[in-house]
Amino acid sequence: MPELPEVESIRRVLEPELRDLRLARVHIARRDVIRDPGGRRRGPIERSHLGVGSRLRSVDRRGKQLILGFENGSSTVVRLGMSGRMEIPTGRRGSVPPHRHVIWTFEHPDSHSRRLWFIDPRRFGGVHLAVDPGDLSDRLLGNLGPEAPGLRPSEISSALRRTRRCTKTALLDQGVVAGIGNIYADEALHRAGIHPARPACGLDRSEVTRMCRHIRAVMLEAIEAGGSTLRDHRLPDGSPGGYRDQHRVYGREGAPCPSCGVVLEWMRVAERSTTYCPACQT
DNA sequence: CTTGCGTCCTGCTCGC
DNA sequence: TGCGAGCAGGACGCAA
Repeated sequence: MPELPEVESIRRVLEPELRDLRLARVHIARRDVIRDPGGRRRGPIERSHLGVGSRLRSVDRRGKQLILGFENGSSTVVRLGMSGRMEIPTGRRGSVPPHRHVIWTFEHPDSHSRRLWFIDPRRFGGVHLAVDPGDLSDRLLGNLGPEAPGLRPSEISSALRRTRRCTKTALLDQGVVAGIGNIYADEALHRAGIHPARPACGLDRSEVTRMCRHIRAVMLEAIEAGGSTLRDHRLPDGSPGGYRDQHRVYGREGAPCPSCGVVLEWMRVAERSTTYCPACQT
């Protein structure tokens, strides 16, 4: 389940591998993974919208979205959803994985061409095409809140104050803060000592400050470790992320709290499985 | 407007 | 041992 740390880890591998290469072709094995609901354009996909013939100028990330920026002004936004991953296949052997929906082929000046695969068994993810920077910022990135790794209290305090939703639900809302998913919401709230079901509007200033500090810390540590591999997440070379070993609560219900030793409890918040410490989190 | 719930989808785990 | 039910959940559409 790629959240911001997983996407950022993937981005860091892709950027030096692919930047400045010319995109020779794109093969779309499954048409319906190209999603542009409400997009400016309908109908057939044009080569220029895919960046074909253009150089890849940037590999960026905003929240959980991976953004390939091409010289012609178009951008390809990849959302990994639940089970999506990006792979740069190495060499000629190795079997073709199932659910390989999109193949980008880049020309390499002095070696064989380099390919990039989008693989997504559950297809909660998808690929969005922005025709120009305005299209990208308005339609695809326009509703995202501030980035989680640099989150300041002033950036979310008003959003939290005006909602009665559970604090965890608010953190999962990408418009409130971009990049947090189920794993890191549980981890950050545990470290901050805040109960996931606390109404967001009931947090006081010091709690919001503390929560932001722990969100930043969890994000940076997880990025450093290459993200959390539970089952699906892999870096583009196939290696797993190592942050799972540092999870304090996620997936550990019934085990002792690493801070106080009390048995961690499980509950459902916003239809999401949630693990927390009934003693540390109030 | 805010909020919550159903839907999408496949693969893995668990219980009988 | 085999099989089916249940579960995992990010984003979005829709309804109250």
